Amino acid sequence: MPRKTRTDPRKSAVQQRSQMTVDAMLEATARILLKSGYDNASTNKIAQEAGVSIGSLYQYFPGKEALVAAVIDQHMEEMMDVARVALAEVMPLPIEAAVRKLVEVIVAAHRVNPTLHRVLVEQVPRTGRLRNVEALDREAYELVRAYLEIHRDEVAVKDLDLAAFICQKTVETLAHTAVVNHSDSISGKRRELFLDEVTRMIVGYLKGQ
Amino acid sequence: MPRKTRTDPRKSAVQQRSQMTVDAMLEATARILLKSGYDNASTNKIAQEAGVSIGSLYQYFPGKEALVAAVIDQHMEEMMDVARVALAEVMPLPIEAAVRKLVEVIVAAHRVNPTLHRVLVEQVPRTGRLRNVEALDREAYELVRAYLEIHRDEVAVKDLDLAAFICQKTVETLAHTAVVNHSDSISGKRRELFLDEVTRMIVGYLKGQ
Amino acid sequence: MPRKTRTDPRKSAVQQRSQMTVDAMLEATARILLKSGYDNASTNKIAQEAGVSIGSLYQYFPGKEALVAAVIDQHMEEMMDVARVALAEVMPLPIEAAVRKLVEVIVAAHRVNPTLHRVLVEQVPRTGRLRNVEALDREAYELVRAYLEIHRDEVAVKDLDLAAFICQKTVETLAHTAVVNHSDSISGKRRELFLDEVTRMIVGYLKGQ
Amino acid sequence: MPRKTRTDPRKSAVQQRSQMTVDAMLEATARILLKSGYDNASTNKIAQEAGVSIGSLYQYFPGKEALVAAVIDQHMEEMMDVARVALAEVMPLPIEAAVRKLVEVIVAAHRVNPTLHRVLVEQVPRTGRLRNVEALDREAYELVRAYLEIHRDEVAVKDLDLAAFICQKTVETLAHTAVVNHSDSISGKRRELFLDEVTRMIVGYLKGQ
DNA sequence: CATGAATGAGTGTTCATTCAT
DNA sequence: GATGAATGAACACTCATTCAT
Repeated sequence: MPRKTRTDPRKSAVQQRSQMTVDAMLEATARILLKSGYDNASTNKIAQEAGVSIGSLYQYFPGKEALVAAVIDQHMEEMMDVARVALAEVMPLPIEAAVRKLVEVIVAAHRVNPTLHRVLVEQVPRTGRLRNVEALDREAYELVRAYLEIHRDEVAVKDLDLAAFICQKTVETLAHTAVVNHSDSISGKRRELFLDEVTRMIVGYLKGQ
Repeated sequence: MPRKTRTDPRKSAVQQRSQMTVDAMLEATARILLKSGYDNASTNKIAQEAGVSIGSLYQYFPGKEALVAAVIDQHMEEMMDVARVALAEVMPLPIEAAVRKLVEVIVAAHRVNPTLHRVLVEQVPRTGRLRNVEALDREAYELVRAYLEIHRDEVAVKDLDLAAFICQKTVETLAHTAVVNHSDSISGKRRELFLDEVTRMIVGYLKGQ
Repeated sequence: MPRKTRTDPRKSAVQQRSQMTVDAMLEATARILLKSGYDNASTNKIAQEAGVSIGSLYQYFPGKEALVAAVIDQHMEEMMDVARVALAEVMPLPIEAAVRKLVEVIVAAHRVNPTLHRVLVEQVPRTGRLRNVEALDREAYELVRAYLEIHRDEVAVKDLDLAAFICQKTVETLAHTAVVNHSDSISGKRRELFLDEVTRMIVGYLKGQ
Repeated sequence: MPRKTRTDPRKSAVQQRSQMTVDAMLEATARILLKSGYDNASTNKIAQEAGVSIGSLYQYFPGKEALVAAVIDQHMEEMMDVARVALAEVMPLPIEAAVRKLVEVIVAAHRVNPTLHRVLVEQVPRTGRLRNVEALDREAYELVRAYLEIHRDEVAVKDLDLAAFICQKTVETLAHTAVVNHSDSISGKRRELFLDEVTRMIVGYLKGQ
């Protein structure tokens, strides 16, 4: 069993100088993560990359996990910023429009920083605080579930939990893999096709032919 | 000069012993992986768990990566063993039957050793030799692609590459997440429902309503 | 040019504030010493405990050693304050009375702050400035030596140096250990017994039966 | 509060090579302790002094405390080796002879390695396993207590616990301080004088003039 | 071949101390 | 003066890997 390590930031940087330092460290963490992967990322490397002494790093973060956790939180926040507005707008829309919009938005959210997203998802062990990579999934699931509840009469599926799970997971994965591993094949007109197809599949599923 | 006696049995005995050692080490690796996660797994721990000296371990494997890679290969092989026959049978079947069969088989394959599968997918960094976790995906994709080629006339989709990607990725993810994270919710009759729904979605997609 | 006004009060106010700061730091040092021991006591902890910035701390003390040395000096001073008067009174007294008084006084001095005394004696390395823990012993030795010189005719011992050493060290140790490690066993009537016995032993020694 | 650290040796060195390594490390620890004191002794320094890699050190000892604890144990054992025989012989002897013998033996035990003894007593914080520096005291106390019990009729003291405490602590301290801090003043004929005086004091005390 | 003692580069982490604000 | 962010030397400790036995 992996031992529990502190992952909460140690002190919140209120002063200007501090904030810059913290930012530098988070950017450095992301950069190192991309360059060397999670395993080879060390606090010393990160500090050096940030142009900051190792002592300073430990004044703000208790270790590697905490840094990565902060990067994850920040990244998730950025993805959510892209999606949040659209998600609210979607609620009243009929299925076709709603699904289309959602698919678009989820793909867009994955475009924020695909390489970082990839490293985060592929390399960071889902343990302790690092579980937060999955927070997005849970939020999205709840949202889809809520939508289905509202539009219960328009859908042919009985088990809303199951349907929400299937829809959320499917769209999320397809968006992720498409953006992260096949970014070339969903650029230009192929992009439209991809969106069309995914939308069609989900809509077809929900409406029952 | 010693007379030429049959020595093959002896050699074979040695080989047999080696094989046992190797197996012990692979099992130990899997066990440690489950117990401590990838990061905290060390060659010394593995050797001890296997009841083998660290020196012996290095006689068979050049390091941790190699051990984990071997475990991955073995695990993938086991999953494939479950699926292989079914996959051959599926080729001539019409869409409905084929998809249903495939979904069943992929779920079954994920049931082989879900906890190990989970650790392998979630904790092992996809780098170098460790990329092999994705080998299954690639194989499955090729298979789906081949099926669609054969049944081109029965499907409504134009871009077979895209369709194969969507189908494979969707089924794989749903099977994985269902087995690994929601094993309770796909047991008993809910299992049938899950299979039905996924099948319906894919079939609907492929046939175009 | 500004006219010459009385500024002493102001300066004195400043000095007063400084003195409070210094006191706060010394008290904090003692508190941390008790709480965490010498090794785990750090200047940062002490500054925080004192409610003072680390920068300020270094304005008054060059480091941990200096702080602890100051605490030692202060503590020794307090112990001496308890003993000093009695020690002067003792000089003209005959052996029985003198020894009895001295034993009482030394025990009393150890009661000033036994826990701090214990930490100081047990945990602070006797090196450099920190040697001062032994200052008390030296002072006490000189005193005993002087007493014996004066009362040379009443004592049966020849080697006054040796006798002074034996008496001082014995009483000091017994008082220390009794107060610090067996405080319970020298409370109430047992206290009287302890004082009696020690006195009897020393007196018997000095008078030679 | 000082945190608890492991102090038990990690594996007992049975093989010859190992035993040499362990010995080298213990000797190095003692040497470093003498040279730099407890605080400045670091595992790295010790390893280097022992001509051993830091990794080897940690294969046998979990840290500095454990090393020092082992040195203490060893040193105590050596002191006990000097004393043990004499201690047994002493039991049946009458007071004068017994006390004289004991004082001699305790002084002799302190002569085993006075400088190491000094560092151990003065510098090593009495915490956790390191408390063992006091083990000797406890053993000695029990012994004296037992002797007094047996010779109850010959002694004038009532409270045997108290008497045992006073005798043990007094002799121990005088022996320690004499050997460690005044080794010059108890060499040659002054040595005899010292033994005589201490013996006389204790005997006088026990017999009540 | 097996063994496990030995290695040491590398990582995590602390803390006395400085110095710009 | 006071502050506390920043520093970095030093220390604790692990673990992949080698090699004499």
